[in-house]
Amino acid sequence: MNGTSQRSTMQKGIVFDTVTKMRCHPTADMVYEKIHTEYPTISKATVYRILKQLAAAGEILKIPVPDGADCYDFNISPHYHIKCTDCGAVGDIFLKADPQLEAADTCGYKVTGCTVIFEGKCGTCRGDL
Amino acid sequence: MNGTSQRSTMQKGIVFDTVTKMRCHPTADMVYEKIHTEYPTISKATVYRILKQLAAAGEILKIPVPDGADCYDFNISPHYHIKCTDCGAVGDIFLKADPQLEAADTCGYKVTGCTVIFEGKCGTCRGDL
DNA sequence: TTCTAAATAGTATATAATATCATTAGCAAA
DNA sequence: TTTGCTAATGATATTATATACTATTTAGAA
Repeated sequence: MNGTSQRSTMQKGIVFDTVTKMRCHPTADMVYEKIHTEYPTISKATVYRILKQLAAAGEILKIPVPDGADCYDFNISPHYHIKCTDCGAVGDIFLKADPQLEAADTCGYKVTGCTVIFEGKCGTCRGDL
Repeated sequence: MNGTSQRSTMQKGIVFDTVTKMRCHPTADMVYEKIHTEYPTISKATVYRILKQLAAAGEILKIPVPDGADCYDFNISPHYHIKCTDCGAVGDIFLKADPQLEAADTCGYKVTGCTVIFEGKCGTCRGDL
């Protein structure tokens, strides 16, 4: 282990490792800020670019969040996400059934993917009541 | 019928009626452009504001589209959406089961809502193969 | 009519993400 | 080592989406 996971460039290794170490569904900007403290010469464009590449390659997940910036998730196992209606915190959610399997081709589209974003109130915000 | 649906302001009536008449899941900007041709003095900010209000009031649906602008749907009956991976066209999709019912509270959140966006290839783009 | 509150038009600003492009890094061949 | 090529990067500019701001307008009440 050299901190770069032996990827093709140092930047890719740093971005991947940073996302993997952050357990909070960070946005691209959060990943950048985290990296920036330790590697101030890595540019924001590079972080955005690499996160997009990693997601396209299936090494991380990109989570499109309604009314907010996309988040990323190191956990690529099948699961879904929920956003707190109060504080915006994103959490994991697990479903028994895959909603995509339910999507009959009644729309003229060939269904190849599915994004599910739940919303609710997180434990912290429920405690604030 | 006077074209304004007797809403509180003329602008609200025009926005609502325009969305209702557009059957293509328009973005706020598309609604604005449509309105602008006939009512050039109605501002873009007003269209955005009213669409948001109508969605919050449950009179129309707001569809958060990954990698794109939010769309609006006059059809508020329970259904889901799919975006073409090629052309971006948004279509309707119908599921037998409500994914929200499957979301057990295993995440510490109280689940109150759910957004599902499928992706696939629309009929037109499939025909282009 | 005058007053008041809400809504609007127009512009400015914020945010997120990508595009652009000169520079740099990595690497193979000479 | 030096040269040359390709891809990646850093820095900035630009785009796209959406909201904030504020002077003005509108609508209705007194």
